[in-house]
Amino acid sequence: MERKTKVRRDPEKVRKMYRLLEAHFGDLGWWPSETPFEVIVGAILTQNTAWVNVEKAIRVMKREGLMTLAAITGCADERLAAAIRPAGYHNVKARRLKAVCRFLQEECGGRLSKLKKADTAVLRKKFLEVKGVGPETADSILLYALEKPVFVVDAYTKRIFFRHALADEDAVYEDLRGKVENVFKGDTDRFNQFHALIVETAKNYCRKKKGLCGKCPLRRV
DNA sequence: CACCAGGCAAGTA
DNA sequence: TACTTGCATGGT
Repeated sequence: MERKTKVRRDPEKVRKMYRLLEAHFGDLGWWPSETPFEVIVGAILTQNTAWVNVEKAIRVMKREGLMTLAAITGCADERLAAAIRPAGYHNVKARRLKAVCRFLQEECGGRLSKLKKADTAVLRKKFLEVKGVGPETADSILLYALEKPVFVVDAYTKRIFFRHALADEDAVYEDLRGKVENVFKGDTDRFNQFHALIVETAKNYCRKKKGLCGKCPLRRV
């Protein structure tokens, strides 16, 4: 009974969080990349890795002429790994980049505009079959590279939602994804902004060490 | 100098 | 199914 009342108010709470964060940060214009292909590369490189290190790896890849599908698939594992070294896990991520590129090649001949027309749920399943693409990476690609209406859940989302009593401690990826997608049904721009706002909030106010919650835009939610 | 970062796969019980 | 471990560099 107590619980049911709370759950009914959750969507309202989520909308409020969105309003407060957008008022505080404005339009963040994610994903920070020049092309959809670069978004996909970044989505792999940022796995459990600080974005600042991903930027270094991306700069090296561009300098070495490796920021294309053909260059990545045609390049030796060791060379690709060396280029992305600053992003950490370089050996596994080199394999993962190649796996995604192989998938893109066979799925649409590397023409991402063609992928945008595919059914979202079907495409999501296919991405998840690629080794190295889990739920968050798949949804990041769908949303930020292909403009599909899905919400990206990450460690920050879980932390913030738990702290604001919008999720149990053991909530799973799909629980949170469904929760947000039901609030902003089909609204790609909202999903885009909201995930970006959450990451920005966590980086500035909810990082494990920093005790800045007193200044967090969400402090009175 | 520990701890953490826009995860995921593979192995074990 | 539910846990655990390996992967690795660089910032704070």
